[in-house]
Amino acid sequence: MFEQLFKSINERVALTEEEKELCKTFYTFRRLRKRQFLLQEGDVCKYNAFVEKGLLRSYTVDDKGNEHIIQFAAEGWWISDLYSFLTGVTSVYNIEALEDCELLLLTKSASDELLARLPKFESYQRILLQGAYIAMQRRIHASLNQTAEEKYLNIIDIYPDIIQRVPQHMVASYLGLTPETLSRVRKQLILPK
Amino acid sequence: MFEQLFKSINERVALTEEEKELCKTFYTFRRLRKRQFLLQEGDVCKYNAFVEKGLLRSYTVDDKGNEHIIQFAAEGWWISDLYSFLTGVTSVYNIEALEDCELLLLTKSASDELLARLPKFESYQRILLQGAYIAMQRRIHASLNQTAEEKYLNIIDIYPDIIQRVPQHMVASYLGLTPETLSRVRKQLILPK
DNA sequence: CGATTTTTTGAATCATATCAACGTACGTGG
DNA sequence: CCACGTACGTTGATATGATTCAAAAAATCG
Repeated sequence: MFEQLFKSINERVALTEEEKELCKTFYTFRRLRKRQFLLQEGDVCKYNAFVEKGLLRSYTVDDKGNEHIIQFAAEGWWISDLYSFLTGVTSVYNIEALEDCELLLLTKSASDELLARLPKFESYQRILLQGAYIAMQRRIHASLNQTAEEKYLNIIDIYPDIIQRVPQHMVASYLGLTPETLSRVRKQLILPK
Repeated sequence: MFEQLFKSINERVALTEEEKELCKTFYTFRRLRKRQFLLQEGDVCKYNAFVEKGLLRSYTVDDKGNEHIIQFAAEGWWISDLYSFLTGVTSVYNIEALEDCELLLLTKSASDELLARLPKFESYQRILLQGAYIAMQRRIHASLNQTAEEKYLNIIDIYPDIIQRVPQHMVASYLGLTPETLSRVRKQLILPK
């Protein structure tokens, strides 16, 4: 039930058995069926969620009704609307299970207390955020400067697993392309040669 | 010489006078003249830099010779190539002073020691990174889903100060637009009505 | 000042979006 | 287990926003 989490933590900081036990007490376990929501637009994001099993997405819906996917999260990833979670302001994001999920949830108060009680958790979070920040910077660079084809090749390269598990139009949404454009890009990539 | 830094830290964690004194010992001061570089493509990013005064940009140059601005950093901001800084891998970024600058530099070893000696610095870094991550997420959302005009209106709103201090073509580069497009967008925004 | 850099303008072109239609796959209840 | 309805993916025709290339105007700097 905590395998993925301690794997994730262990890759970054070393916890004693005692610390692991302490750590466990702050989480609540939750199952989510495919299509269920962890967060809906207009609600406050109550949880920072760690994915033990399954796959989720966070997305917004614009005024024309189009969905824009911000993030996917599979096993070993965290997902939340960090801004809403930290400030208590209502969220503009939705977080939805794309597969049946097993999650470990941290409320804001649990998170604060864990940070206070376990300095290594603070390190863990900082290191996670560093990685997330670096990944984000790359994604921005890609989204600003790459063609549709380059973006697609790029995501295949970085998240080959995600593309396998997600409908194509969601990959398109994540890349900021229309489903039609992605379909044509793929066609071009297969035919030539 | 440390005003901006302690202002930045103080907004996030509370340091005692003692801790402040300890903190100071880890930084080195550096002046940079306009057009000088803190980091050049191909070098390893040796410093995480805090801006006490002045303005810098980080950018890449693509194969066609076009510059793509990743980040601006003015007073109170940090700038580096975090990936290169943390891993020691050579950087693909350039960091250049756009104005005469006064910087506080942290080497990797100084940073590691400061994190180890001063737990509050770890908190400070985590909180900074949270904010940076949230800002990045918004920027991605904007870059994927907004028109040229919306992007420009957006940046005026968020960083009004930066646009005043930076040539227009660099704003265009930051937004992922050509200088010509930004010029036309601005024209459209002034004339109508 | 003159020289360089920056911004603007125009015309042609290109990549991607949009709209609409069709085929296919999927899973859900009868 | 089949049939039906909904999701999803593909394809074509057209529209559009942004880029590219070229050159002139304006601003900035030494």
